[in-house]
Amino acid sequence: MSEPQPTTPVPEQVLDAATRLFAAHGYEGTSLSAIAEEVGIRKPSLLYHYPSKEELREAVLGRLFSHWTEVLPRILQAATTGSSRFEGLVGEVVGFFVADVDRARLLLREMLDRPVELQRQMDGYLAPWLTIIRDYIRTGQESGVVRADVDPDSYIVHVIQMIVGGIATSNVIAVSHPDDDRADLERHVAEIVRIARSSLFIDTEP
Amino acid sequence: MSEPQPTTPVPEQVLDAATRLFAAHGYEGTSLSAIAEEVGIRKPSLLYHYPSKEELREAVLGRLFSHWTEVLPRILQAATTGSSRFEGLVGEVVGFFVADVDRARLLLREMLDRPVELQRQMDGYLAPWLTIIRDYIRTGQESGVVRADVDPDSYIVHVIQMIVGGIATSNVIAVSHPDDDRADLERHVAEIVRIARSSLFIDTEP
DNA sequence: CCTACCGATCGGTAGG
DNA sequence: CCTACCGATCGGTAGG
Repeated sequence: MSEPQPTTPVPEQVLDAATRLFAAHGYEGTSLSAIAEEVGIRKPSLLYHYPSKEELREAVLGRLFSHWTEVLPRILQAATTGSSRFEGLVGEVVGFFVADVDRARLLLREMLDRPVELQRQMDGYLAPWLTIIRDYIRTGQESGVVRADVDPDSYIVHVIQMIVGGIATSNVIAVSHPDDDRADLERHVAEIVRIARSSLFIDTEP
Repeated sequence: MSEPQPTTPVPEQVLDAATRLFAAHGYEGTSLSAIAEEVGIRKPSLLYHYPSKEELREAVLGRLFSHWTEVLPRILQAATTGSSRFEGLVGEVVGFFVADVDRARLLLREMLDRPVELQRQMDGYLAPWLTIIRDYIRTGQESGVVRADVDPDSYIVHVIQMIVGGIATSNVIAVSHPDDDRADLERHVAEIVRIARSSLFIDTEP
């Protein structure tokens, strides 16, 4: 009856369960009892670790954002050349959300539920990185490898939107392998990357 | 104390209020009392027109979809040439959601909250139209105006995703005119259309 | 980590 | 279209 040796700490189990349920049913659609039940404890015990539902929400989002700000610097400095930096960056963003589609769903829900608060948080976390990417696109425009009519700020935002939205709703937009979600997701990702690339760079061999 | 002459019928007022509130706070985050209050009636009166919350939801989505299936045939038959048909189609999709951003938010929420049911509905409503567009892209590939590496089914889905997502979350992704939402939205729309076009057609003059 | 309990609010019904 | 009311469930607290 004993559990396997390295037992996950309860607060982390709560965070995992809350992430899954918030992503699937939304914040308002998820009760504390439902989260507690999934962990195997009672609601008051859950409230000992996270003193309110609102603080649990912040903990869930905090983990998502911190993971993100931790991994972003590494990617931006990794690749150096223009097109390989593009591939690396897009690949990493896609990889982050494909590794756990709940990340994309959670972010999309937050955009709908709390636009003002999210925008303020994003400004703090992401603004410096977006500036770097924008300058990188502008440099590409001056050297002639990037299309002149690209609107850098708007382009970045919509490519991210397309990635996050496409992965979050990948179960709705299935198109080829109704029995094989994995292969369908990879096909979608490939087309997303193609759209992002071909709408950014000037065709070298037409 | 009397209301202005052509009073909107109460059931329609309920539908309007429910659309706004479902879009802003989600289905679970909206109470029947809140909808009734916005209309100026009591909850039991609302339940006379729509006998349950679930049936109200279906009515809200039904109106959205019917408006859509009503307008789609017209656009598809309007334009004839390749690139003007593209502009017309994309413009109409964008126009439909820009005219009322709640339409985009409602659809995005439904994708997250009820993926299975929505996919079934979309299959019925939209499948024939998607087939037409897909064949049109394939014809373009054979005649050499459309890029050979486009994955038609996946392309359509992601362009729609980008449009719906971009408009639904336009208040989060503001980038230029924090004081002028309208101008910002138009700028976003222009870049969305550019991304869709340049990733579909082969550049004629490089 | 639990049982027991709180007031508030939920969707929905009775009855007029 | 209303008042009055139903059982169920919500987030959260007391107390151990």
